[in-house]
Amino acid sequence: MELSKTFDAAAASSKWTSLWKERRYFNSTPNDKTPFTVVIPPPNVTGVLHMGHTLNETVQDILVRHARMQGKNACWVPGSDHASIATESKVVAMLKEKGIDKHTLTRAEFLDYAFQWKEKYGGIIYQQIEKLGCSVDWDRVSFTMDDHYYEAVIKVFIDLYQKGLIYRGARMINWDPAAKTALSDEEVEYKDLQGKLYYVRYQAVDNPEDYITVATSRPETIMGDVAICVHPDDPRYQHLKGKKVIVPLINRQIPVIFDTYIDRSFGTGALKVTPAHDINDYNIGMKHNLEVIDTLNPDGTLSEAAQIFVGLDRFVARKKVVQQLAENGLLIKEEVYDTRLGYSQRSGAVVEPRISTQWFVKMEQLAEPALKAVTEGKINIHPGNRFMATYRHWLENVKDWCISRQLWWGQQIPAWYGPEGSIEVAATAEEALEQFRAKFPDIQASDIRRDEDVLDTWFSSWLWPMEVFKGITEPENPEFNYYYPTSVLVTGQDIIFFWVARMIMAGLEYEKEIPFKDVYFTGMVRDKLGRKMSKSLGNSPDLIGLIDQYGADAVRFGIMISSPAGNDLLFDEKSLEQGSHFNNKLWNALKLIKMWENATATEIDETTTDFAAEWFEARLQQAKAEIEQMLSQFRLSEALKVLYSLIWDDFCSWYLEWVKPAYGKAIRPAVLGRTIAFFEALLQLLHPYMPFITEEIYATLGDRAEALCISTLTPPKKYDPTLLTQGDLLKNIITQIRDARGKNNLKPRETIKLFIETAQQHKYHPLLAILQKQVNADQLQFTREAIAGTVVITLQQDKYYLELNQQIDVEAQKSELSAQLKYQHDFLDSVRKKLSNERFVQNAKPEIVNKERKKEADALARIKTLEESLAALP
RNA sequence: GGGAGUUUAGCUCAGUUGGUUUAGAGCAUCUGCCUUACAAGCAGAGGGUCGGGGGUUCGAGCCCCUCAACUCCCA
Repeated sequence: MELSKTFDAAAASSKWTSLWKERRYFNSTPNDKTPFTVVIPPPNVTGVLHMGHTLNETVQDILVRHARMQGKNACWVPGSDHASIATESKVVAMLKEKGIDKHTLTRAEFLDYAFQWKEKYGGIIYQQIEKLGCSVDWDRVSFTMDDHYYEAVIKVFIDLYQKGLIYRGARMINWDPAAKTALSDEEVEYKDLQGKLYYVRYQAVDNPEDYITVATSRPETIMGDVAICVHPDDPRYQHLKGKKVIVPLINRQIPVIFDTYIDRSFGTGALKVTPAHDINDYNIGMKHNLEVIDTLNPDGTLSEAAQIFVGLDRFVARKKVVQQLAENGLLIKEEVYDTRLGYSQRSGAVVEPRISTQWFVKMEQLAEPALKAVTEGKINIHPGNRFMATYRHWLENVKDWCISRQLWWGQQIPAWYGPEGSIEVAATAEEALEQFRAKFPDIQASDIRRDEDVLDTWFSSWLWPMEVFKGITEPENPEFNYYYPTSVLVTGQDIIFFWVARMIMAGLEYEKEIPFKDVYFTGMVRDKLGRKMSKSLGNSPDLIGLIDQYGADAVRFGIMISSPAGNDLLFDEKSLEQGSHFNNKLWNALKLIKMWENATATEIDETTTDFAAEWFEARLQQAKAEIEQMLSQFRLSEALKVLYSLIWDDFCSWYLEWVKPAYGKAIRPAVLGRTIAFFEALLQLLHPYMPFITEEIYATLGDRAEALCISTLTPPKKYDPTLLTQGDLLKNIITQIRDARGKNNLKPRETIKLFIETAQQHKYHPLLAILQKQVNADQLQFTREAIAGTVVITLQQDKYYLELNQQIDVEAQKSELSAQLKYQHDFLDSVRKKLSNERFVQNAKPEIVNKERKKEADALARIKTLEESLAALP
C-alpha cells in the first residue's frame, strides 16, 4: 500500500472516532479494576466550546486516556448544564423574533420552547467534544435538567430546608435589571471607571439658612433617603443633633443621625442614608430602625415611591434629578472621582443593590468541613498550593448564598405559600397541602400558591459528581459506590468558588466523602497580546475552524505545549503549526520504516551495529520513567516536551539516521524489528496527547486485533546508564565534527579522513561504524600522535584530527583552540577559588567538595589537551 | 484598601530540599544544504551581569528585606 505524502488528519479523525465508538472502548461499567472517574465540567448548553474549554477537555482526555492505558477502568462522564440566565435570555430573544412575548405564555409552554432550544443547540458542544477526540462515555451524557437530576435538586433543597440550612428572607442582593433576577455575589463583575460625585444641599427644617451638604454618586436615589448620617465627633455637625432636614425635590423631612461608621474625610463627612439601594446604608438603616423606601422597579425604572420621574430609567432619571437640583440651586458642585461598578456576568447590565426577599443557603456550617478537606490534604490542589490561600480566604469569609432566580428555566423552588404568610416546603403540591393542614385544617389546594422562582444553576451543578451517578436520587446504588469519589476534577481557576468549593460542600454533606481526590486548575487562555479571550474583542478563534485547518491532534498539541500548569497561556496559532509539523514528522518516520520494510534490495547492510538500538532502548526507558513521573504530578506540558524531544531528536534525528542502511542496501531484519517496537512504544506514550495520528500509524505499522487506545502501558524498565553516556559521547563528537566541517566550508558529499587519539580505544569500538557514517569519513583510524595539516578538535582528553582535501586555515584553528583554552582557564580559576576557601572545604558536604576536585582535574586535563594541540600546530 | 501571583535569551516558559563543569528548552534569528522519510525538512551557530538595590551563607536564579513594574482575586 502506498502511503500518502502527508498525514490526512480529517480522514484519520473520522475513521477512529467511529471505530472507537463501534468497539465501545470508552464505555465503562463497574468491574474489579480500579476506577478512574472524571466528570466533565458541564459547559453551558447554549454555548460553543472556546479555547478555555479546549484546554480543559484536552487535559482531561490526556489524564483519562493515560489511566485507561494503565489498565484502570476509566470513566469520563460528558454533559452540560442548563445555564438558567443565559439560556432563558436566549430563548426569550428567540421568541421575541417570532413575535412571541414570554409573558403571554404559560410556564409549561415556555419550558417547551426552552427544551426545543436545548435539543437544537445543545448538540453542538457534544459534536465539538467528539471532534477534539475526547474519550468520553457517550452512554452517560448528563444534563442538569434531566428528570432524575431535577428530582435530586428538589430533594436537596427540601433536605437543607429541613436541616435549617436554607431560609427565606429579605436581604440586600445583587439585582440584574435587564434579566430581572437576583444574582449571587459571584455573578457580579466589577469594573473601575470614572464617575461623578454630586454635592447636594439638604436644608434644615427649622432654619432655612442652615443646611448640610451631602456628596453622592447616585442623586437619583435621594427620593429614597431616610436620614442623613454624620460622625458623632464631627464638629461641623454638632448643632444638628436631634434636628431634621428636607430631602430636595420631594420635600420629605428626615432626621440627622450620628454613627461612628462615617468616614469624616470622604466627601463632606455627611452620608445620605438610602437603605433600599446600598448595602452599607441598609446596615445603618437596620441599626437605627429606619424605614426602607424602594424607589426602583425591577426593570431599573423609578417606582411610584420615588414620587417624581416615575417610570424613567435610573440613568435617565439621574440626569433629570441633577438638572432639577441645579435649577433649584441645591447642587453645589460636581466632582470627578474613581469608582467601581458591578456588572451582571450574564446580561452586562449595571447591577443594582436591592432589598429583596430571596432564598438563601447558610454557608458557615457547610464551609467548615470543605475548608478542612483541603487544608488537611484530603483533596490536593494542583499546581502546588497556589490557590490554597484564595480558597481559604473565601471559605473563612463566606456569605450566605442567594439561590433563587426570578426565571422559569431551572428547577422550580419547592415552596408553597399559604394563609397568613405561612410557608411549606415539599416535593409536591399534595405533600405541601398535607403539611399546611396541620395548621389550617380547612385549607384547600386553591389556597396555596407555589413559589414562581427557580434555583441558581450552581445549586444544581454542585451535585454534579454525585448525581451523574444518581448518588442523590438513588443513594448507595452500585454504580455510585464504584465511581464515587471521582479521581480528578479539571477546571478553570475562575470557578473555584462558584463550583469547586460548593461541590466539596455538597459531597461532604451528602456522602460524608470528598467528591474528588485531586483538583487540577488550568490557567486562562489569552491571545498572544495577553488579552483575555472574549466575544466582544473577537479574539477567540473558532475551534472547529482550527481543527479543520490543523487537525485535532495538532490543536491538542499546540495548546498543551504552551500550557504550563495553572499559568495563563498565551494562545498563538504558531504552536498549532508546530503541532502539524510534528504530525508530518511522525508520518514521515512511518514512511521511512515502511520503506525499509518493503525494500526490494537483497543485499543486507551488515555494517549496522547493535549499539544504536541498545542506546535507544536505554534512552526510551529513561524518558518513559521521566514522563510517568511528570504525569503523576500533573506536569502534562513538561511531559509532552520530553516526548517531543524524545521522538524528534533522539528517535528521528539520531536513532533512525544511525540505523539507516546504506543506499541500495536492506536493513538488518533484527534492527528493523527493534525499530518498529521502539516506534510502537513511542506512539503509545504519545497517544493520550495525540490520539488520532498515533492510532493511524500504529495500525499501519502492523496488523492489530485491538486499537492503541486500550493497549497496556508497561512500567519503565531498568537500563544501563553507561549506554547513555556512550550515546552522549557519540552525539558530541558527531556535532563537533559537523561543526568543523561547516566552518571549513565542506560540502556534505565531500569526505574526510578521521584520526582519533585516545587512551581509551575500547570506548570507541561500538561507536566507530556510526561515527564514520555520520561525519562522512571515508577512512577512520586511531593514532598516537598529532597529524600534521589537519583540523584538530578536542573533547575531554581525546583529540580528533580531520584530514580534508584542502588547505586548512591554521590561524582560525589557533584562535578556536585559544578561545577554548581561555574558557578552561577561567573555569579552573573559579573552581580553584572555591577550593582554596577553607570554609568551603570545611562546611560543604564532602560529595560537593569532591565534585569540585573532579572539576579541577577535568579542567587541568582539558587544558593539557588543548595546549598540546596548539603546540602541534605549525 | 486587603490578599495572591509573576518578573530568567527577541517571544513563551523550565529550572524540583541553596552546590550536576561559570543558566536550559521551544519558537524566532543567522549560516550552509532541494543529502531518495520529511524544505511542514536537514546540519550548524549566535544570543542571558536570572527586574533594581541590600542582606543571610563557604556558596544565591533559588532563602530574607526593600523598591519597581505587570496580572489575578476579594472589598
